[in-house]
Amino acid sequence: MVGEGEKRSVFGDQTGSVELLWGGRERPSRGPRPALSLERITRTAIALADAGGLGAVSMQRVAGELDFTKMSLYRYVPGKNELVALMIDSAMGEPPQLPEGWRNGLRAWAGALTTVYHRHPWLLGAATGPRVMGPNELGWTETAVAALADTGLSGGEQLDAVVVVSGHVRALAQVSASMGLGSARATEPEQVMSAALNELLVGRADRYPAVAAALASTEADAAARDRANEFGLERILDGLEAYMGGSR
Amino acid sequence: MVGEGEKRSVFGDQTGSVELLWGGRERPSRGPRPALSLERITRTAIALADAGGLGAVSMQRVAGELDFTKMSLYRYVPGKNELVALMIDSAMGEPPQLPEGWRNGLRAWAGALTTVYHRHPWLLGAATGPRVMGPNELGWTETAVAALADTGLSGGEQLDAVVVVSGHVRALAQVSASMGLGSARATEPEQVMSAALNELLVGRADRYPAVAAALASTEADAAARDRANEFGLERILDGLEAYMGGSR
DNA sequence: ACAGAATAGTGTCCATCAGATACAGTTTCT
DNA sequence: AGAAACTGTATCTGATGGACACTATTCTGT
Repeated sequence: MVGEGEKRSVFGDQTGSVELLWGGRERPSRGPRPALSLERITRTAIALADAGGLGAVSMQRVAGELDFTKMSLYRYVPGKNELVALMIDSAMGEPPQLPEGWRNGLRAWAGALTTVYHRHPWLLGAATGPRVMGPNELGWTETAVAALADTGLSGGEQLDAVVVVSGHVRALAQVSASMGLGSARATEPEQVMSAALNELLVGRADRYPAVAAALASTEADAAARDRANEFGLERILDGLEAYMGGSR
Repeated sequence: MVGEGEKRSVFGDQTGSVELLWGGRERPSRGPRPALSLERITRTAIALADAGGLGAVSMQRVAGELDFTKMSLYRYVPGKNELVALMIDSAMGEPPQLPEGWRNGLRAWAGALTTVYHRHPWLLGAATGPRVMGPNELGWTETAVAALADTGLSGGEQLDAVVVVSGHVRALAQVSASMGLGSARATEPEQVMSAALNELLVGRADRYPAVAAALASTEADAAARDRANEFGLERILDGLEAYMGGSR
């Protein structure tokens, strides 16, 4: 199960996440010293996810990796949803330093985000459904919005622009992960997958002529595939720039 | 478990999906008549997911809803992953008819896709990880690419443009689902959630000044929030149009 | 110094999940 | 008529997330 069980009370569940992600968490004065730490647990869980996807992260396995029992983890984390929330925020890491200028800034921001998704592909599947943003995630948003602060965009437009760029990075990372276009991980399996898509199409070019034609023209143009990652982002930035009036 | 278990053999798993989604599936001549059908199973599973999210879909429950045993479903579907693949393609439905002109076309396409995501929010979480596209999903891609066929974009660029637009719709639907901005479903829970984000920010405006400022200016401008759904898409279309030369 | 309270980790238990396998009943082809 | 192929069922396994009771540890108030 991944997270959207029907027992989630829409907010009661999130309370734990909010406290864990944002709360002070001072150690109580009485009682034995904790032998574990939130950070160690989170790190271990991330390592498991990096190696085998989100499905490889279970309380048992995380605990086993740390030589503890499963239930001991629940002294640190109220439940698995909260652990995943911690994993997400920790895997995001600190937002990058951006260069001057909103356009260069957003470009660098998108690149850094792409790197994160490549390093932790499970993030693509984890960050789904209603969630509470953690400090790092909000920090990423902050740096991106800050890059747009002096562009004349309204506050809402700034937020929308960030949603557009991050959505694009995410979409591209998804395609990259499932079809192996331009991904450093594009080893055999993904290429087989892309081949399978082609295989689906060859007998059906009549039903999907536009896609077939587009794919065919892509195959011949290896250089274009290298630019694929940039194309969409540059169009988005163009659109934003035009909207600002092109002056900045 | 949702799908990224480490036992997935990268393609062996997908074979079943390919056959189910694309294969002919003629009924064998001998043996009892099947009392169920793929379509009925899929429909039931979608209804469960619509009502309670993907987590509410288990083989047990689907079977129970149909008054059959869990294992009987495996006569129709090789596994849960394949069922989810069927659900996705079925929930997508037939692609929409688009109006003339690539820009109007893509706008309508994005709107239709948004409607689908609103109707089946679980799609946002289901369509993650390496998957095989079904006929309907590929059909959606086909209509979008077809709308761009006469724009002068290369095949690769057409595909990239579609990825951009669909990624944006997806990103927006996600925000919409988790923050309730402009969503028809924006009832109490999501508003509470948005309020919670604000609440997080009020004490921390020093750490996230740009986001705080942007959010503050948004609150005052209810009209802007209604335009939020359009803003990003129009910027993307602007960017594409500029790249084409603005002539068409 | 000492008793009680709060805490940490453990062991046991439960419902649920996806799926394997063996089997009984049904239909059709030879 | 009989074998072959198929459908739905019953039973079982191993794993999951989590509840709960229990022991061991550590600090606080006396």
